[in-house]
Amino acid sequence: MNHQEVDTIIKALANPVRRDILSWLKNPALEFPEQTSPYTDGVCVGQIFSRAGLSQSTISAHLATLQRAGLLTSKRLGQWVYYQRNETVIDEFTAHIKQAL
Amino acid sequence: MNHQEVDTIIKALANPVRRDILSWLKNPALEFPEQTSPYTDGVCVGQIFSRAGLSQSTISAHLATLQRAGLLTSKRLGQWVYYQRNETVIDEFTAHIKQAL
DNA sequence: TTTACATATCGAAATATCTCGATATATAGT
DNA sequence: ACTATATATCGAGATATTTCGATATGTAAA
Repeated sequence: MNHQEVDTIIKALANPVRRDILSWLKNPALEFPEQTSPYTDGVCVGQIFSRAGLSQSTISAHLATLQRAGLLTSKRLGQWVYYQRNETVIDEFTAHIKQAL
Repeated sequence: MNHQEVDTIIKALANPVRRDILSWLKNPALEFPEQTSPYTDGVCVGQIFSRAGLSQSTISAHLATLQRAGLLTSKRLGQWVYYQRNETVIDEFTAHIKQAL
């Protein structure tokens, strides 16, 4: 985990909406009960959009930012794109920040 | 540590210059050998300014941001103002981020 | 192959952040 | 009091971020 990666991650986290999304995705079944499909690959954009109270394009951009930072992965299933947390990167980051800070 | 405090801290950390300063202050004697006064209360602004390669006003603003976030404390000694890390807040933050993220 | 739906991208407006030089303030020494 | 030095604050320009509506793209269904 180099400086550039850390910078991208911290900048991604420096926004309350993106932190909310990341937090919601810790408990998909609890936070997105309206999703009918299984949570195996995470939660689809529409569910997150509905919950966030911001425009679809804004949410899409936030998800892209989180994914570029490596904090989320995405998978298309049919017409839907599912996002889920990348626990490996998240754990690496928290470990790094604890010692670097 | 509430949401607003966390938000202020993360935004303070979302800047490489401020992260550098915070990191330098982990080892004052090593990172600021030119300071003649003791490191008991940290490092004075001029030393940090000299090291950073940015204007005096910019560094002063960055230090103020770090202090508002609670990550640094300051103490005036004569004409100089010394900044040092607030390890309590920093540790609280890393602990919080590890469980909240 | 149209049509409908889900998501991504684009362009633009509003706001925030970063940086600087100039200046104000605070302290020390003469 | 005056002068010098250290730090903080101000105002402004440059750049980045956030948000939106409009539109493009990708997939499925009729």
